[in-house]
Amino acid sequence: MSIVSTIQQTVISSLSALYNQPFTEKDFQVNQTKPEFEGDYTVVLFSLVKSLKLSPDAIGTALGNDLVSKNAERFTGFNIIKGFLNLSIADSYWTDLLQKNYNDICYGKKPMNGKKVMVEYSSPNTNKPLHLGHLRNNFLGWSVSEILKANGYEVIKSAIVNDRGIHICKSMIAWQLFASGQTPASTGTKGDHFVGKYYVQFNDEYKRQADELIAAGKTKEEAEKEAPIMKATQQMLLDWEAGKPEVIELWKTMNQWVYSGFDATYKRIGSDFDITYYESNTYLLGKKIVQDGLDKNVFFKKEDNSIWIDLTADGLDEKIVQRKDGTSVYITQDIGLAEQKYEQYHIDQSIYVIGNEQDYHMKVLKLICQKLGIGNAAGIYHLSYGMVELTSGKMKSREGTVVDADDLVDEMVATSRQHTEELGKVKDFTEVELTELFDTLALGAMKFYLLRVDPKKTMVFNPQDSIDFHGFTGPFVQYTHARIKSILRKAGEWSMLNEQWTALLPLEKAVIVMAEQYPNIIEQACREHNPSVIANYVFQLAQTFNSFYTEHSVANAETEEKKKLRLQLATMTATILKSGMELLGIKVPERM
RNA sequence: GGACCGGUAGCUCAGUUGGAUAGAGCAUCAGCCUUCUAAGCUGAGGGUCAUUGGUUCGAAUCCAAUCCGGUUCACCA
Repeated sequence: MSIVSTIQQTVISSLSALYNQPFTEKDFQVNQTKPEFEGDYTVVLFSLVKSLKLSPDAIGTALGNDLVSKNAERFTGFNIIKGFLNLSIADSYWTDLLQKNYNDICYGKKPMNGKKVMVEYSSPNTNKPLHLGHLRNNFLGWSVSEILKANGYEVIKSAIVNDRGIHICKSMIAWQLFASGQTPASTGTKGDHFVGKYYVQFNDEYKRQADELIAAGKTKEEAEKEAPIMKATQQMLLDWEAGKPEVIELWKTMNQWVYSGFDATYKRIGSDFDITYYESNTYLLGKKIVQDGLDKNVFFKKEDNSIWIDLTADGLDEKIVQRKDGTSVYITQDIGLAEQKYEQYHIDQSIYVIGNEQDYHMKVLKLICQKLGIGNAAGIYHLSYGMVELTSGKMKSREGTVVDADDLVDEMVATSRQHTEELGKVKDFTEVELTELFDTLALGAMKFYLLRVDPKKTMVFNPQDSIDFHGFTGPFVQYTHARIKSILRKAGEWSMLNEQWTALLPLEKAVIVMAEQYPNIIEQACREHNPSVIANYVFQLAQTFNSFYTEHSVANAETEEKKKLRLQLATMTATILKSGMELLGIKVPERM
């Protein structure tokens, strides 16, 4: 039990005894005491004033005396300032906590709870390479999965690949027109970038043709409809759906190029999936469900034979689920896939890591699934995240202002190499070790940078800040870990007896107090589906340790007991830093 | 226009179910390496928490209105 819960329970029983009436945790607040006051934790008394009809001071004095007299081994003293009861916690509480947990690599994590969660993330298109936005998505999806696991869930990571549709045909058409048979292999280009190039080329050519038609007197709308390259693309989509062999063949070939490119990127950034769904397999899935929905009167048919759901009672509009020609729309396949996920895995929760521009769509999807009674539809959760903007404004693929994922990784690796060489601390590393270190630092910096912000918020990507390795960054935390490891290596073997600790110094206590909060932090991150909670915590812990580190020596501690205490302190800090960073998908080096 | 999200230091962000003098990092300035890794530490300056009103012992936090920014409201995906 956490110290806060412990205090809450103790206060509740004290209050009940003193005032002869029941209390709950909601009747008062327990906060950490502000540094300028004496004490460790504070009970806020104001909320009790009304029901007890006593002054805050009177309540505080009675409560403080009762707590200290009945729990002398836990509370060593109290003071009351303006309605705040500041409690001092016995050092033995902190040293016991340290002794019990300092070497536990599972500290803060929960045992399996028998629940299954699917986390869907990444969801790329096969017509362009991954960019900065995908990175936020991937890092979030991975991290949330790890956080769920730490909270006892079994996690299935999934991706849905958007591999069909008119946009895919665009790059295919452009390749036919302009590539003259070139391939990724023949040009030495990464497959996804190769295909992405033709997608861009399509848009250029399309715009050129449309402009030409407009110049010839057509309206913009007519021109966009009649441009030959667009007509060819639409024909190709029809051919694809009809299964025309040469179109299917080209589609498979080009998708394969993209997949090999994606695989390389995923491998590099440390992302993977337990199951990958392809839209070409799922896009017809929802049709049977539409029929079921009609039978159950969840859906209704209009005169033109299109099928709809009426969500006006839920504050939304009517939504189409099948066109009048009988073909399915975007949301239909999502319903189908949602059901398939439940049937395949019997999951309790289904988390979708998707940008906030789909908030409305996901709301509708969840509602429809609930009305249809699909699986555990109440467990559908849209982890909605904000866009990544550049300091110069939004990323626009058509204007070439996207930040490419591969380029960014390369740049970060180069930066970490440069920083490391300037510092010259790892001159004895082999080339293999160096490469691994640069990757660890580069990805650490990137992941931390993208995960330290609340997911739901739109964030700004500042290239200068992102390559900074000082302050609130991944490398800062990695550095703190490496530094601790260095101390521990030099300390060699040491054993713990039942030590009699002398009084804790403020900076020693500060570190343990931070460490005590880790289990709560893991829980909070899970509850809020929010990795930034971990990032902020891990940074603060590292910062607290660093303050301790510069003030007090471990190796040359005042006494042998102090040395052991500090070795434990250092061990526990390193363990939590490693564990917390792992929840963010970030590795920590032993040396750097 | 309706719905949803946001507005906190020059910049990027924290800020628990309302609690004490609103916090970090970057940037700026001033200090700290003969001692465990200075990718570090200590300190200073920097705020009308968008605005106005309300709720109360107490509001960045809750309510209402207004202003500004974003997203969405397709028989596109």
